[in-house]
Amino acid sequence: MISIKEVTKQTGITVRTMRYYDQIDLLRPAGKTEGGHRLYGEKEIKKLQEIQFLKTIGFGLQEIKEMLADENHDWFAGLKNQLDYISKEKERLGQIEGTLRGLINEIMLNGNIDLSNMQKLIQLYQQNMDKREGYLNQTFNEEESKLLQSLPNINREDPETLEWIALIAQLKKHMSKGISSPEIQRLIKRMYEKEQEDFGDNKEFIEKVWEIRKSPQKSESAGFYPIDSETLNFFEEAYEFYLNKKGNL
Amino acid sequence: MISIKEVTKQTGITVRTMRYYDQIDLLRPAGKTEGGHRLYGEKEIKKLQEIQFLKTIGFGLQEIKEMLADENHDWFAGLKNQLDYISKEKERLGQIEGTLRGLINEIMLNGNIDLSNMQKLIQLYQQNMDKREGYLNQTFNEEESKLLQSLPNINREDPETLEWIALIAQLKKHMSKGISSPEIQRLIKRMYEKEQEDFGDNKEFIEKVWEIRKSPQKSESAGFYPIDSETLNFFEEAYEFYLNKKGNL
DNA sequence: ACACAAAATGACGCAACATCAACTTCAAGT
DNA sequence: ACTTGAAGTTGATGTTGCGTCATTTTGTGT
Repeated sequence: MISIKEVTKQTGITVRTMRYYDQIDLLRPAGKTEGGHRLYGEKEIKKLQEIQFLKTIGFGLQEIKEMLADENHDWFAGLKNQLDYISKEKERLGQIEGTLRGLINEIMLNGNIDLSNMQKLIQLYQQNMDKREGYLNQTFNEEESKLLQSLPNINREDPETLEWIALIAQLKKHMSKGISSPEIQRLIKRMYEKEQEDFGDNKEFIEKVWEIRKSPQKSESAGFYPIDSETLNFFEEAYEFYLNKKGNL
Repeated sequence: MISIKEVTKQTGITVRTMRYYDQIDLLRPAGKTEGGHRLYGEKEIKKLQEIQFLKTIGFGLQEIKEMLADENHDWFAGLKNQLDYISKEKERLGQIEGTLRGLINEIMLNGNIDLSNMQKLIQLYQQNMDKREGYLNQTFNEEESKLLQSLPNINREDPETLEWIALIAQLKKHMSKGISSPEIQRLIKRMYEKEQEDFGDNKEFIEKVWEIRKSPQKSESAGFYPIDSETLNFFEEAYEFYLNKKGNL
């Protein structure tokens, strides 16, 4: 028989928790001293560890209490149930994660953001949840819809998208250096090459996409990252500059 | 001005919740009738939607209150923080999921599953987990982490870094196509060029960084984007291949 | 016998509401 | 003007798993 302090040393569980478990009748002490101090034995320690384990896999104390009390508990069903629950929770977090990444990406593209901007973004996001598909399917045919996936669009976390974001963000960062600066021209070159790789010679499609980007509203309902017009204009100028230079060689 | 019931109809939020938000000063009604009934306007509905959104991405009401009240709130940092938190939670759930699957498998294999069996299983599992933790904590010393801290601030905020991440992620995605595939070689080429641009002749630094990247744990504590050894090896091979081909031209 | 550690009980706090309970106010119909 | 029922109000209490006081007893070593 060991004291409550000993238990906490052996298991890492706090005194308060032990008393609480006693209180809710989850784990009673094996006995008490005359003065009323709790005393625990081997059996209780083991049970305590079981409780701890069942807690880590997400069960609540009430459930645990019932599970351990019931000799005929259906562990298989219980665990499957729990697995189900945990999986769903994980999936939910996954979606939240995606949304967060999307928002963070947007901020990276747009630079610093204040409250009112954020409010707009949030509302945009909410609307987009269901609106998006409708508009997209109208404007693009199926093949193009597939290609679209590789463009920066909300909620995607794949590497191709990430690189577009990175490129545009860099463009923005170096914008002050002017369209003819080597940094910008290198970036444009990379964007040009990536465009070729990702979309090949599908010129029409590319133009459609840029067409959409030019209109913030269309962008919005298509679920693209809205690129601000300043950056967009800068890009177009730099792009033309690049093509000209290339043509002259 | 609309009644509280109208609000619940439009937003799906319950009356109780509205009153609670009023109580905690998160969202006051725009006004009240003589009798004291709450009245809301457009502005409040919008704010309510923002609150709902921020809630879905996991923020607490107190945080939300502060975020919306503070004109100069750093949304970027806040969201990144939240993403971090959510990611960790997701990972935790992933581990629980794994444990649950393991237990379920064991039960399926062993058939009989009464309380005492389950208790043994549980204790077995717990011991394994303890061992794992001990093992992880050993592999680390203080000096190393200090070295890592002193390296330049490489994190995800910087567009240049973001592109490295994008490139490596793409590399990983196309890994199955082999080091000599055109996709991979194009990526390697871009990486080579970017390396030249970003670091020029500062070879030492690059090597230090790659050295750290080779250890997943070091990477993690340095705040680097962790690259698994498989990808790393693949990169090295593909890089050599690229340099060879280039040398031959 | 006295000091000091360890233990006890009890109460409040947290987060985000749900759920009564007991009244009051609003809008509509007679 | 009066009634009625729906809708609104405040207030209290419960939920989960303890942490954190505050206050009082018990256990132990000298």
